[in-house]
Amino acid sequence: MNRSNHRPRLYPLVSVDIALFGSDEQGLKVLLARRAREPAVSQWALPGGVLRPLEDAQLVDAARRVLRDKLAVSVPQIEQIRVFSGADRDPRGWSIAVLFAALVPREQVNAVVKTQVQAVEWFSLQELPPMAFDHAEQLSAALTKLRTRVESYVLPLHLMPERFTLTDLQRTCEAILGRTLDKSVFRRRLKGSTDIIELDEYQGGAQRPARFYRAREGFDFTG
Amino acid sequence: MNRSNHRPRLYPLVSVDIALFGSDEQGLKVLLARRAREPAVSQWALPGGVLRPLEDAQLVDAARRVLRDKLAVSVPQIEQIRVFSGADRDPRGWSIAVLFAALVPREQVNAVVKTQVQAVEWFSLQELPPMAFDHAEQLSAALTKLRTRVESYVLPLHLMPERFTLTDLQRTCEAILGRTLDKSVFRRRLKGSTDIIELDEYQGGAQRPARFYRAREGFDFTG
DNA sequence: GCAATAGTGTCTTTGAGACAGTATTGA
DNA sequence: TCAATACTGTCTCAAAGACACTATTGC
Repeated sequence: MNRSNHRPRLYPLVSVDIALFGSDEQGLKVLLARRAREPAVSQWALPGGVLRPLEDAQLVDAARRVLRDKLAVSVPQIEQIRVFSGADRDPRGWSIAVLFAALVPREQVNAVVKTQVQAVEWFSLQELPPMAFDHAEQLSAALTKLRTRVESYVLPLHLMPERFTLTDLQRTCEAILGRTLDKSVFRRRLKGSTDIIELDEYQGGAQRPARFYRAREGFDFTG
Repeated sequence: MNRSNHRPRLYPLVSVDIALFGSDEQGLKVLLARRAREPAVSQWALPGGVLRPLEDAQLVDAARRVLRDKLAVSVPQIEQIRVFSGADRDPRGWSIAVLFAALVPREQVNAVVKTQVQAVEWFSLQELPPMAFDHAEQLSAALTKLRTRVESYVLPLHLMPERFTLTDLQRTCEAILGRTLDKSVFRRRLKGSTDIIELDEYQGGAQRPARFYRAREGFDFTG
């Protein structure tokens, strides 16, 4: 390690990690990146980066910068989950990792992978690889928060494409929660919601057409 | 500022702040300290301190150290609330403040004040003074989380004395939520709870004696 | 007896859950 | 017509809310 990169022991390493969730026909997925550098080189990890106080106005801006520069993706909302800290979680020494979570709509899921220089990959929650540092615990914390939201019927609209059917939405919620939901109950609760807007467009197919909906402008999942 | 205290611009100032809640007959209170040093000297602020990586194994240990050294109080549980960050929130430059919250039982409320060298004081939520930095926002974030917990019937047992009556407990919950609760509903929900233990002791007075309860050993408010 | 507080019973309303039923398309 | 999926209706049950009622003490 050369001298200019040397970090005094009195200052912790501050970085941000991002649990980026997407969804496709197979269900909920999370984006992992294969680490290109030491430490933990070539291991899978949540995408992240070191804070740059001269560039980032806030920690969340560091998260946005990582998403933009490393993954070429922009998300409407980023949520702070929690902080992980300590002398042992990173071999470089005392460190702080602030975990953020975000949801990307289906259209952008493929964009992320393609524009990438590093090796990044979407993983099903059922088939997660071993992960570097404490990232397994981090992912678990992000998932718990996501599930708690959906459980209390905050809709994961940022995972949905621009237009979607109620069945699509239900499948997504089911993928997040890991259990099936009753169609009638699901729709009954949605009746009172102002977060989704009924469109006069219908999805074709070999059966009864389903009505399309869209998210209300300015919908806030992180609320 | 002397050279040995100089912090390179590339490393943010990392500190912990603590929202310490207590309760008495007048309701819920929060502990504020009058700042003894620049910046914001003599302004009211949440108690806090700068991280010491050589002493603190984790951020939460920094919070514990502040409670112990500055306030001479020990609490069973400390909960991480969220992180506040940015170049402008503290005049010393780019900073990170990790906010923690804790509840102290009634017996310790006076202990905190008395053993104190600094000026510290319990404030009612209705009579909060202007606060330094972004501490008003921090307190608001901690309160929101506390209320959400109590709303979903996680009992604030760490605020209660060793023995308490159900009416005491209800008053405390009401003080936190800022609204009255129905006695019958409150007690009905408590029937199913394993978190409080019925005692065979009763509170005297000029009316029907009330049964005492105590918290279950190992009860976890932060869940 | 009365005042004061502790504690219970009960009616109504709300919403979750389960599940059967109807509706609309293409083939 | 049938298969397939969209959508609705309805019954049951559990819990919330409101509020009246009974219980036990000191005076």
